[in-house]
Amino acid sequence: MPTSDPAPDTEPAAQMPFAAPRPRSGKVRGSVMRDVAKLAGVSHQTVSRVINDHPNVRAETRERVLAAMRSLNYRRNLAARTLATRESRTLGIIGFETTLFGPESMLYGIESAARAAGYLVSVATVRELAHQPVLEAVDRLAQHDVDGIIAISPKPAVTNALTHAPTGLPCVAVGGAGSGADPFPTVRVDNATGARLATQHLLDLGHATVHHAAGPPDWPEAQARVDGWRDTLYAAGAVVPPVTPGWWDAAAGYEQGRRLAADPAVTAIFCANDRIALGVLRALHEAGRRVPQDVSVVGFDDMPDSGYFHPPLTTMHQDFGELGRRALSLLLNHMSQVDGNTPPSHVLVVPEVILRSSTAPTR
Amino acid sequence: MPTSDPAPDTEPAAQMPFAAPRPRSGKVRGSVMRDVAKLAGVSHQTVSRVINDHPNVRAETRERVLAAMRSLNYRRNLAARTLATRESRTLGIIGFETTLFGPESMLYGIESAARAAGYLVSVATVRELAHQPVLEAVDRLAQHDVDGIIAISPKPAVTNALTHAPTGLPCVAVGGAGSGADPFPTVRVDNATGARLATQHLLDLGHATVHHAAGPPDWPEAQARVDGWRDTLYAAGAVVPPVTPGWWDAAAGYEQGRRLAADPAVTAIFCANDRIALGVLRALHEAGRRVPQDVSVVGFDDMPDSGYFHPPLTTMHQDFGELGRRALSLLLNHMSQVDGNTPPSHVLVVPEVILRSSTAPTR
DNA sequence: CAGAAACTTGTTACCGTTAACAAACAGACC
DNA sequence: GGTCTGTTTGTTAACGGTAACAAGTTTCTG
Repeated sequence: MPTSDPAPDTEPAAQMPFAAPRPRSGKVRGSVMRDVAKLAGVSHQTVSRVINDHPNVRAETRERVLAAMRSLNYRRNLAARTLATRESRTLGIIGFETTLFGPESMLYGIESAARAAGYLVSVATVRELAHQPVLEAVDRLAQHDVDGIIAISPKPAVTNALTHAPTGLPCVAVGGAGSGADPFPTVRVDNATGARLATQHLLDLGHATVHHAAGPPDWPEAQARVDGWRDTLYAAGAVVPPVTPGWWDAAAGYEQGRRLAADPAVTAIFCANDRIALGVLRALHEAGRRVPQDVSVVGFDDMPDSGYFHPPLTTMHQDFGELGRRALSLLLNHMSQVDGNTPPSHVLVVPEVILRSSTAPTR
Repeated sequence: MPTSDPAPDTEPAAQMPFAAPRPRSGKVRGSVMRDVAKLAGVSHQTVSRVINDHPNVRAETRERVLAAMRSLNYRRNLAARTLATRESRTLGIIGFETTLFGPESMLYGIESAARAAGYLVSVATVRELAHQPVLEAVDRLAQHDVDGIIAISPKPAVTNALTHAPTGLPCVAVGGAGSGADPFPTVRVDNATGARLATQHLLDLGHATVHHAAGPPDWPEAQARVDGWRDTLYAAGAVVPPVTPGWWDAAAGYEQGRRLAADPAVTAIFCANDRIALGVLRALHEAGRRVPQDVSVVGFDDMPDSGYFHPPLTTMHQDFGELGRRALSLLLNHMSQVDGNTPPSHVLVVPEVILRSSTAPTR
């Protein structure tokens, strides 16, 4: 539709020695702000104002600019914007390079919330949750001008590295377990309480004590679950069986399960996560111990398919997507506070028991 | 360490009306190229040359510049580089917003390979694998100047949208199933062959025919598995049982399993993935059908824990991480070809049978 | 040893956007 | 009517790099 006559190009016609505006390297170029401005008969700054919703633009002018933008299919160049504003509208996620269920679910929660807030997320995974690799990941993200960082399910080494990172980027940690006095905001699952609930559930069913199939001892989450379990047993005056170090997967659970299945005194097992529980169930079955008739088993995480284990698993539910979303909101909040000295918020989410068929009263 | 005397600042001392170099908004600024140049006593262009490994820099000069960079802890600003070169060294991943095992494993494969190649990856997930959401995702990635895009496990709607995206970004697709004549490179699993191998394995064990617990019919991967299964039965002259639509999780598998368990003629089931198999196993067990004595079950994917199912699952192995790596290498290759008209490469990976305990000969 | 070729280095323009300032124009008030 | 605010718009200068060209050095030739 014809709007108004485009203003004449006000640039000086002749340039320096070399004149022709030769194209730079490769790639098709879309239209830029200047093109829109020319078509709408305004200055590029006015176009910028329209894009950024500045209040002082006449309604009629705004319409004209918007029309021009549409007709040219204009898209603002974020690199230029980033350069000018030092704000990239990109967030960095530091994750652990493996296929653990929790971290991945969080990623999606974070991403969709970030999208809603107008941010893109970039991921930097580390092969090992140690100081040096994390510093490198932060560095990589910082070079790409991320506005903030979320560290997923970190061990202390990670939060340490984050605090000491040279870049002054806002960070939040989600998952893991912490002192409660971390220098930046955290969103955490109350693993100790979760473990307490699980253990108490088993005690309430009449079991004399509860054994534990633990996760990796150097993961705070695993350690907190051990602590909660042990505390509950102490409080109940029950015997505290020994714990052996494990890992997060079914293979490790199977190893632990074989050990436990061999001991006829074992009637209840609290597993550090559902995958471990799967391995434990397998070992119990192979040993001829029936679940839940002979042994009760509780997991942790409530993975999507744990209701279809053999038998369906009683477990502690965690909403990882929700954790991710809350972490993001904390980060955005943190970012908007212009380096105020407000103390970091700490969100703690308590998991809940999901009763299924892997637990039963003792006879 | 003292190197050489810094050259005098060659800039004109007096500027226009306002003089003082007032700082812009927020955030701490690191040193920039000019600072390094001044400290090393060279021009900023020379610093640029050093960073970009240009050959024509005197060794002594290079050393001086590198020392200056180190002492200032210099980090190049990628936004500025992107603006000047139109190359961001960032790749975009389009994924499906859910917790499917395959896609996530691919993400890690891609990310680590991308890191090695000097790229950062940004993810854009879509809630639904349809035309419009995918276009939006592409748009978001394009705005952030990604250099290329990998679409994970797409349905035809995705590849279609990708082909019609207005941006001329290089794309590759990984996963899914395609015509073999897609307009861009693909890395795919040979689902049909995998299904054939699985089905043949069951036929070879003496089963009269093989039933199928299918995935979602609008996913090409699921469809290809149906096709491979059906073809094998035809070729063997076996009866082809009906197929009902499903989904990728254990709940859907359970539904299908209940139907199949009720039919005494069913002695062998090929499941579209391991999670479905888990549900099927559950349903069979509840119906009192023993696996593998009464019914043999085969899965697809070889998820990390499927060896601990009840019983350990015979399944088709896929290396998702490897798929991701190969997709990345295809993308980089594609990007380096200056819009040549070379036909797109298509990689096809054949999954292999992993024998475990869920299959047995008929008696 | 002169001239050419190759190697180094510096200068200037430009990538596309936002920030800061200035100017033009309107309405309000005395 | 003139000054005084406030709104709207334009002009110029960054932001921090790379590209293109020019110019000054060497080093190689014959």
